Amino acid sequence: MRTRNYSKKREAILAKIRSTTTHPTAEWVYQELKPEYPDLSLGTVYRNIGLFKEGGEIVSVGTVAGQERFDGNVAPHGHFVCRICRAVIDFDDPVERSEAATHLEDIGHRAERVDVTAYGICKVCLEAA
Amino acid sequence: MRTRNYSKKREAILAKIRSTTTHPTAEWVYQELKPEYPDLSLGTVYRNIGLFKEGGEIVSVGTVAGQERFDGNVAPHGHFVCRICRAVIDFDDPVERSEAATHLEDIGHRAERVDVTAYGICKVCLEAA
DNA sequence: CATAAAACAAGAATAATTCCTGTTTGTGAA
DNA sequence: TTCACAAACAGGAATTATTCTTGTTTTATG
Repeated sequence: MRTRNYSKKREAILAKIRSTTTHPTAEWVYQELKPEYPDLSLGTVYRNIGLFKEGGEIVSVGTVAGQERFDGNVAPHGHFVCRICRAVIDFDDPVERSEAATHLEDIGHRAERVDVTAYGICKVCLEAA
Repeated sequence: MRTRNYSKKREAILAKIRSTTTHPTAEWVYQELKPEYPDLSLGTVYRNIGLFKEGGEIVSVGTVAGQERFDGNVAPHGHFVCRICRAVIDFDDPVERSEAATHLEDIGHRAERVDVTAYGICKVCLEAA
């Protein structure tokens, strides 16, 4: 039985993703960690992010402006995406996920997650306009 | 005042997207129309899809397996994404979008759309397992 | 210590999407 | 109808996020 080996860089990548609510890209994580880990490679960030997704330690919140965004907070909550500045902002959505999930089970599918994503213009961009 | 010029290919692209509930990719639309329009180019498909998104005639349902998927049905409804076969399936979600939208307005954002996307394993893939 | 699997850096490869150039087509006005 | 000009286009090059490959290093274990 093979196990996942320890890796300091992996630990740092997960901690970095968990340290923010900005829903970063792989590239951002790489740039953030580069100073402390000068020999970090972008491939390592991608590979570990893949492992985290598989293991349910992080979740993808979708692709915004061509780049995948990640969330270290795996508790169910909504995401608001600003179409001006591309910010992804958490919000406390009032959605009953179990209802949607039950509905899907009723028609034969197995629902493992229900995401709520809203699109529009964020507060900051509205005020700047 | 410039207006959008008529284009037979554009019309065909929109009709093709509206003709299915499979939430196709740009590539699929291109392959489907190629026989009837042998000189169609993929760039034209992408360009017109961009115009349709801008004009609200279609909507993106996100990126699945690296490819953006589109929906010609712009009425609010949920999408279920199978993580095995990558199918995107419409479903009638029980979500009160106006509640979520109001909540977002309350905290200063302008919500233009609220999407509900579920992930899991579809009926077909479950039965095949 | 010795071995084997896992993790890695560096960079090449892949592939979806966008952009550029020269040409053709649609449209509104004369 | 003809003209002028913007819009649309094909074809292909460019861009770029992500994945993959290779050779090396690290981790865990007996």
